[in-house]
Amino acid sequence: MVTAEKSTEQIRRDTILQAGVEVFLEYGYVSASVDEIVRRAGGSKRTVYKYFGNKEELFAAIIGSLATQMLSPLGAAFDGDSNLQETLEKLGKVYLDVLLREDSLAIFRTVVSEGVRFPELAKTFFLNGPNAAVTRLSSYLGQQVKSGSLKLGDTHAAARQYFGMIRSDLHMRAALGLDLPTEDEINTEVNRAVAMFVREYSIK
Amino acid sequence: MVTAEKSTEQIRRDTILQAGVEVFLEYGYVSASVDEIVRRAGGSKRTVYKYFGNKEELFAAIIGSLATQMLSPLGAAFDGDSNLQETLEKLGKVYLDVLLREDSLAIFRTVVSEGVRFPELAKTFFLNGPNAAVTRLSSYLGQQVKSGSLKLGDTHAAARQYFGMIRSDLHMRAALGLDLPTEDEINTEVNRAVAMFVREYSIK
DNA sequence: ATGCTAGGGTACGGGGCAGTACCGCGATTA
DNA sequence: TAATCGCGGTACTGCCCCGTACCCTAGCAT
Repeated sequence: MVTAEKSTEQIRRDTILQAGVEVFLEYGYVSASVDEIVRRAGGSKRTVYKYFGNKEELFAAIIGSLATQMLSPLGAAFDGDSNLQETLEKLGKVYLDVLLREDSLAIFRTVVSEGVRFPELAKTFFLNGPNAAVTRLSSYLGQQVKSGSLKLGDTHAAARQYFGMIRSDLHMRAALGLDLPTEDEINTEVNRAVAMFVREYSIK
Repeated sequence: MVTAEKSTEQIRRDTILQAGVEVFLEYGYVSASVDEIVRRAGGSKRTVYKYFGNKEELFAAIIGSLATQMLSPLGAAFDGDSNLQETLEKLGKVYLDVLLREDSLAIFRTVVSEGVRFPELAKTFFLNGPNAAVTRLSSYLGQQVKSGSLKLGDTHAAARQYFGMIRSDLHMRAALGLDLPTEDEINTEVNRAVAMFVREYSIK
């Protein structure tokens, strides 16, 4: 029978992945134990090792899927009937909301600390995560340039610069576990960045 | 005898600290072993535990001292006889040079991954490290405002914004172990940030 | 109903590490 | 020179964890 219905094997695999997400993000790669994952997922270690081979592969499978789904809410910012300023504002707020969520921070912490040991994984995370936002904005800026409402040479560099301003030190503070900005602080930060960006690049 | 000369105890303590720096930054807190530190420092575990009590305290002592000395080269940027633009450029380059050094990245990775477990340590790192640069620039900007060459309300926010632009995604990429920017890329990034900052806030 | 296979539960082997105990040597002091 | 103290070297204890092996049950096919 060929249907879209998940096989029991797929279900078991997903259950393990979900438990793995929890445990790896809570403890980090080194301190996470496969036994704990099994405890939360149910089943036995045998099954885990059947599906994923070893701890490293399980970890890689988890981070790969997480990075992709993390920044998926960003598409909403490009709704078509907003002007440049509104789009940038919306984009900045959504970006910060996503990046400052506790699970995003946990992914970031884990990938940063294990990036040297798992280079392929760090690359996947960056490309599907933070850099996906840059690519998206860059292409939007390209449209604006063509339509004559923006004047700038390197759209990719401008996009990186924009997100740099947006992150400010908010992301670093949050990643270090120091504090999370309030809604007001986020708005202030975004407005400040948008104002600067628009004044610099828009055609008056 | 009371002199500035280091006692043998002080020397042993420093040797252990130095070896601890190497090992903790190379392996991260969890994977670092006290045995390895002893191997590199010479001496015995007994001595380590006499001076530092346990692994956590040794780690804390190391990170605390590292953060402070990390950004000490920043003072050179404020040499007095440079104008705003030159000062910002110099500051940005020195800041990136420091932040992108392999040992700075190693500290960052370690503190990010252990910040939740050691909140006090993360705070120390941030205040003596990245935030010290912000404070320094903020006070410089305050002078410029008073002397009438700058127009901006919140110098601290502006300083955070400036360093956000400077870091762009260069620091994140490097922290993830992806790539280090070339000298040219750094210059381009800094020049772009300075141009934008000056255009926004300086009095024409 | 009976045989079989996949997977849950658990125990185990090999290895590593934090922190402690012990022995012996070398230096310091009287 | 003799006694003492402190430190280096090392072994040891208790603990944890990865990956594998083994038993046993439950569901499926014949």
